[in-house]
Amino acid sequence: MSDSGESVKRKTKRPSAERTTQRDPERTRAAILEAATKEFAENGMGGARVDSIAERAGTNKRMLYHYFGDKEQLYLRVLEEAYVRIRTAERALNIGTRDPEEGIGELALFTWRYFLQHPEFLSLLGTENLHRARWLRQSVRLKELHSHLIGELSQVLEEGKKSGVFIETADPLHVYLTIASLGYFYLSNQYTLSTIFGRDLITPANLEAWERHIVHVTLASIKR
Amino acid sequence: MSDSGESVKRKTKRPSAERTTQRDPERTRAAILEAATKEFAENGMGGARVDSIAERAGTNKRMLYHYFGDKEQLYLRVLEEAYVRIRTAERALNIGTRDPEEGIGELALFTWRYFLQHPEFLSLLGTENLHRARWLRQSVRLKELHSHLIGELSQVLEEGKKSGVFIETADPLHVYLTIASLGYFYLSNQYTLSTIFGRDLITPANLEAWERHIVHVTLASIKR
DNA sequence: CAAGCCGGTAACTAAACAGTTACTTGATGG
DNA sequence: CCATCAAGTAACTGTTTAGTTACCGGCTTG
Repeated sequence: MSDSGESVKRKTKRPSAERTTQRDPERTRAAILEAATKEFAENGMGGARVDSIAERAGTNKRMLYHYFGDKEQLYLRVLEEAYVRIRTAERALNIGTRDPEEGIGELALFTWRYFLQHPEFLSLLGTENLHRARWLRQSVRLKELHSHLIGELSQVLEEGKKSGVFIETADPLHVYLTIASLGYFYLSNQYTLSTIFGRDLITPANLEAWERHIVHVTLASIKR
Repeated sequence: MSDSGESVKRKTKRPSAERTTQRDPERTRAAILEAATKEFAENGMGGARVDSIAERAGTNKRMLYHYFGDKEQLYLRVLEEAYVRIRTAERALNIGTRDPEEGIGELALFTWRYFLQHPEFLSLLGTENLHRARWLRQSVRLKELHSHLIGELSQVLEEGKKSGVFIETADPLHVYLTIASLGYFYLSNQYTLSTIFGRDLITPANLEAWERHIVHVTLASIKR
């Protein structure tokens, strides 16, 4: 894929006039993916409209089918990309090498803030689970993406147990699920919750309170 | 609504042959509601098919539109009924009058087990939140249904604070959201979670472990 | 400068869908 | 035994939708 002096195409590569609203495959592809992410997040798999995606992307259905095959393949691509993005950002935390209590706290904060800034990711998860992971199961790319997270979590928990700050029964998967639960539910269910309890959960003050609550609960559940 | 000897209709009320697959409005209505609950839970609002609901109910579209108006009104009815059912069962716990620690533990257990036995309720919540509570917001019946829960929770938390078992900062809404988060996320996201972590979360052993975890986390977060 | 390829457009098609209408059946009451 | 009315059926309609096809135009290359 690297342009290693090959004669395939683009010798003169559009010398001046960097963008004259001309054709640009990469740009179109990326625009479709971004538009599809929004459309699927807002309307789910059943509710998303292919025409609407094409329009949001500033292109048309022909290109969408050209690049992605059909609606289902496009959806899977959107989902895979969303997972890759969060796991990549998470990896940069390097919680494995930190002080145990600080490491867990940082993971909780990161997860909460990522969820808060990427509501489309939560939506996509919800949609995919409504369909019992029908599309994610077919994905070959994602299996190994997640073992790294559990590995680092195990590492930091073990260290905490050795130094006596964490209880012996603390389990890496349970800790991650606890952190994710508290963030996911609050945000993804904010609309019904705000309605039934008559209290707007998304005000800055309430968000900050819940952030502190997540860190507090996570640490309280594993500290000796 | 009670049959107080009124002369409206059904004087002889079908004396023998209790059901000859004849007409029965109540039965048809209930069948449609039950079928709709399943269809909406499995496919969401956008994915649910009116024809499919009619077929599942053993009737046809004409009756569905006759009793419920249109698809949206039927959906709202399904959602309202689901909320009424969980809040009614919850009320029977009477946590307000119990020993504080036991009361909170019982609420956590009840919520977890109710979610486990009523996956369609979780699905409906997910669907409704995807649409930002568009239909629930229109409901007039549900506003007061939830103040009771928070009231009883406040009561039991206050008592726990007085007797010194709970910390002063424990907040009723936060406690409920913690319990609901841990149950909801584990179950509603079980499909993607099982896939990415390569571990079946729904085995009896894993379910029991998570049940114990929920009670542990909830109490650890508010105990002094 | 001619051939053809590739990014892109727009109109089309077959199927699926929500909602409607015209009709059937059977119980009741005069 | 006939008129009425409500429960229920089934075929129909207009619209929306995923996916396709016929075509355009400019760039690259021989």
